[in-house]
Amino acid sequence: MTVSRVINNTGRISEKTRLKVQKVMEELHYVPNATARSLVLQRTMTLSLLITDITNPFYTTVARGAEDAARENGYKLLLGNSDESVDKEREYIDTVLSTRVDGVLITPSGDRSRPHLETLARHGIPFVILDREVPGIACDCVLGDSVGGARKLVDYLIGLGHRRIALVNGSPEVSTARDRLAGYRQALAERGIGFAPAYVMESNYRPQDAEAAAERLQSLSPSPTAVFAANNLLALSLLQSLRKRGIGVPEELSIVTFDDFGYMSVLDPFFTLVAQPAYEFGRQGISLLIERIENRDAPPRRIVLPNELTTGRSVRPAAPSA
Amino acid sequence: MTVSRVINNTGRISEKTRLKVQKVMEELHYVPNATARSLVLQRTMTLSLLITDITNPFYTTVARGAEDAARENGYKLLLGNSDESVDKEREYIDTVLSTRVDGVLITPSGDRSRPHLETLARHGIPFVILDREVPGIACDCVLGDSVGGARKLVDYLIGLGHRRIALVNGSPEVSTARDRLAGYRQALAERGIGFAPAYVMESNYRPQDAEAAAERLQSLSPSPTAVFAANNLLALSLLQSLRKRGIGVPEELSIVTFDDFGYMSVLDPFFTLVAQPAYEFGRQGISLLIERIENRDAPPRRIVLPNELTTGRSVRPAAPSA
DNA sequence: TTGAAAGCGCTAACAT
DNA sequence: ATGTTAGCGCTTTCAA
Repeated sequence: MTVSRVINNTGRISEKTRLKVQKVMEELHYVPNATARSLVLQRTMTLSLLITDITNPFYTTVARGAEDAARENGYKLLLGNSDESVDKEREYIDTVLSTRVDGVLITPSGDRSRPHLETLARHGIPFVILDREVPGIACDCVLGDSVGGARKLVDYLIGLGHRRIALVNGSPEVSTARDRLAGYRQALAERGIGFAPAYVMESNYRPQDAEAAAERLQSLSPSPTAVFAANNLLALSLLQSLRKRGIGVPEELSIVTFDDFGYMSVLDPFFTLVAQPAYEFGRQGISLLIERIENRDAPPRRIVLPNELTTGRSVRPAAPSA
Repeated sequence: MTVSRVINNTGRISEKTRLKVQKVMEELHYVPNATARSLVLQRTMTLSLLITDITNPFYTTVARGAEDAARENGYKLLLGNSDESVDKEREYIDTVLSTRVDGVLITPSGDRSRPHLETLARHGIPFVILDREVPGIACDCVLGDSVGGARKLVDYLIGLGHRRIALVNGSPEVSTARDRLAGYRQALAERGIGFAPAYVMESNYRPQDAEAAAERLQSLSPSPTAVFAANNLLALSLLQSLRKRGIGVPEELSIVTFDDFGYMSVLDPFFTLVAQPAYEFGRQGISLLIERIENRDAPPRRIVLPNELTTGRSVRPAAPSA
């Protein structure tokens, strides 16, 4: 039909016909069918956002940035939650493949996401990695400076006299956890403090894992005077578990962590933490993705967003005797 | 092709052909095209979730519940953020229409959303309303008990001796704001406390509006001893603004509010508030929607979810002299 | 049990 | 400036 031409505002059309068509469309409440359009155009104008927990203030803000950027560019956003689970992630990747989204912005659950990303690549679906790198995958990514952030935190603790600093980390399957460990070790080494493997515990970045960490923390001897929890929700749950066990924070144990708590941080900056620009993670992730969709041959880009130390009441100087 | 039959596991097929087809599908990395499927089936297996702020812990949790329920039922979820703006909402409704989603779960920006909902109805797109009612629209909805919740809060304050209680409300365009005002008035009336219109201020449910409210609050004479902020983020911003002005909370002014703060509430229950089961809002909203999709003639259902008073440090008893 | 034909609503390419 | 044809990848219907 000529109708297609007026909808897409393409080709030559007399003003008269255009108006007539528009009038009829109004009357009929006609709405173009995006599905049919997608089928012939081979693009859906849909992007998919796969994060590990929509309930975490960090990813929430990421989602906000992603949604804003997607809409501004005429894209729809499909939401997925992987829960740090490779299996859920795979299910979602399958959905994404058959849905024929134009691109995927993904926070991989970990290194084992590699096959998923390779699947996307094999099917020619552009993707951008958010927050975590996956070894063996060269692609666009938006990352934070986990090594640097961890160093800042640990160095800050050391500056306050802490020497026995524990690390409650995420899984070594996840690049940010490895980087935070690396930063932790660097900071210790620079100040000539020995690295004690017993002071490092792994979890799964999920709040549910905090209880076990608290127990191990309590059993350590000599007790640490401070602990670096690798992310915000982990820190929160850890704090709860510690208090439940009668361990005073920060009186007996100081805590520092990564990522803020959105609105709550503003009101009550309890935690000393390294904050990352979550909104920009989302926004720039989508930007990279759209540019990638438009130019598949450009070299991969890697954006590293800065972080910033914010002090709160969760830390107090170590007792001189300690 | 026979292929369709094996994919959909429909019709009679010899085991031999089925296996052969499956093998070839594997080799070719074949993935069915959902777009083409949608075009002929006239359903996309996609639901749309439109909320007012993905960054608000309440809606975040709603989104989580919605995502879980959608996935469990084989549906994809399209995410939209209206920012309490009728215009953004209309844009999103347009998208939704052309996308041919199977249904919409929406938190209307307010009463002016009515035309949007009528548009959906006219186009035969099932929708379920979340959290807020819209006069003149009869449809499935999942609501909280705003009247009852507000009564509980105000009654609690009165029980602690407060008599001059202000209300920083949302817009009267929004049903929950009207209901919270109604509950507030009921509680006052039952205790024989006069209603003072000057003690009620309207905002837009958005944190940005808190500053103005704080200013008016400060200018009131006699000063209120307590204030009921109609939602969580409003309460948070209000608290900030008040403290910035040197007004001590709860020393000089007690605050109560609606909806919790997700994880943060657990750690530090600062606010006395009425908590709603946000996850269930999302989950049941999607359930209603799917049932509606499957049976368009059933009578509309209205689910009212209970809320619960939680006390925190944001309230202290009124001075006896007050 | 399998195949062939038609059509979902659209756009690109080619007439007119 | 407008109309026609073909085809995107699938499912339905009907035929073999």
